[in-house]
Formats: sequence, C-alpha cells, structure tokens
Amino acid sequence: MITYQSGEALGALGDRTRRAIFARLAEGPRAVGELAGELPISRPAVSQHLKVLKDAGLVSERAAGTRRIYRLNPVGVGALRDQLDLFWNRALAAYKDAVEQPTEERS
Amino acid sequence: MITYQSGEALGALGDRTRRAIFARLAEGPRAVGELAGELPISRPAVSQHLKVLKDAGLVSERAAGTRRIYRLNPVGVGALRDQLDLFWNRALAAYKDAVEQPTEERS
DNA sequence: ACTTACCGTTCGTGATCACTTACCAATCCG
DNA sequence: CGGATTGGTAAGTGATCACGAACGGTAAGT
Repeated sequence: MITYQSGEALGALGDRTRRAIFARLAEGPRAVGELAGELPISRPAVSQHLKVLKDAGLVSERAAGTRRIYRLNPVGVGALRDQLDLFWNRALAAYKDAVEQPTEERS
Repeated sequence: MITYQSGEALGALGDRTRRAIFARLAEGPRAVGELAGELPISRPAVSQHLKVLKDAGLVSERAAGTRRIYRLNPVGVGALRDQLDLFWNRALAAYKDAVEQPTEERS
C-alpha cells in the first residue's frame, strides 16, 4: 500500500529541471533518452529525476523492450490538484473574512 | 510591475518549512512572531521564508503597528491551481489515449 | 525622550542536492 | 552467442540553500 504524500509531490516539483521533465511528459509519454536529448543534462540525471517523480507518484513507468516509457500519473497529479484546491478555498475564505470584517481588534 | 510566475510558486513550495508556514497561514493570518513560536525555527528564518513566499505571490503582507500580518494571497494560489489543472487535464487526456489505442494506431 | 517590543537584513557556516563520470544489467538484432 | 542500444546505480564534486547570531530600524508605551 503506497500512500503518496502531496507534500512529497510539491517537493519533487520544487526543482526546475524536474518541472521541465514534468512539462515534457505532459505533452505525451517519452523515453529516458528522448528526454535527455531535449534537455541540457545527461541521461543519468534524467533517470535520477524520474525516480524522484515516480516516488512522488507523479509519473508512471512502462517497459518497452530495452526502453522505458514514462508518462504522467493522473492519480498523483489529481491528488496534488485537490490539495491545492483546498488551500485555494481557504485562502479565498480568509480573504473574504478580512474584507467583510475590517474592524481592527486591539490586544 | 510584478509578474508572478507559477514556476517560482512551485519552487517556493518545494521547501518543507515553507509548506509548514503556508499551511499555518491557510488556517488564518498570522504575525511573524506567532509563526516562529509554532515552528522549530528562529524568527529570522521565518522572515526569510516569508520573503520567498511573498516574491512568489503566494502570501501578502499587512502592517499593524510594529507587527506584520501575513496571509495567503488568493491570486497566487489560484494561479498555481490553474496551472496544475492544465497539467491534470493533459495527463488525463494522455491516459485516455493510451487506453483507447493500446496496440494499433489509426489516423 | 527613553525604553521595550517586533521585525527585516546581513553574514558566515553546515548540510542538502543536482550533476557528471564510470560501471553494470537487461534486451534486441545480426 | 556477440555486439549494440537503452537505462538504472554508485561515487565524488561543486553549488545552492536553510539556519542562527548579531545588528539596525520603526512603532507603541511610559
């Protein structure tokens, strides 16, 4: 039983290079070599980043001969979206309260 | 002229401590000292993290005497949510394609 | 005006992390 | 089989970053 923590997902997307990989995979499934060819980093670096993204539940892997096709994992991405939705709603509610009750309390 | 980049927002939330601060602010507005009291880090550290979050457009600041009240910025959080929404839709579309065309390719 | 409280900034340091090089395993084709 | 292609892993290094200590600046209270 694998519990994907959205916190780890945000941590995984905190890196700029991983976001680039993530964006490429959003366009469609790709192999490791393809990603390395499109990015200014070596293939091992791509592999390491993919491992982080996979552990975070954001991408999934599929073997095709000697190649490995990576693609976005809708489950992890959806979970992250839901958490951000929650934060967004809270932020909006707090903002509304601040507008409706501008009375300053003295302490 | 402040252009909020969602990439920076994800980068800001990449840090675990900043996520903790972000979660506290999601519960309601807080001053710097309060946040430092709730977290196992010093006040200057909180200040630095708040600066990063503010530059990323995720929080906003309000002066109240010598204290500064921070709260979530619905604009930045909403922008981040929208970008994740886009990724989510793409991931879902790609997943659907893979299911509908498992072997052969038609055109 | 003096004191106290609250906060931002700078600087130095220790740790974490991303990257490359080198090596090894698995698979496909001759 | 044997060579070639594709990828994951280990080790070492350089850079980035988070943290606390010290200092300065501003506002409220006396």
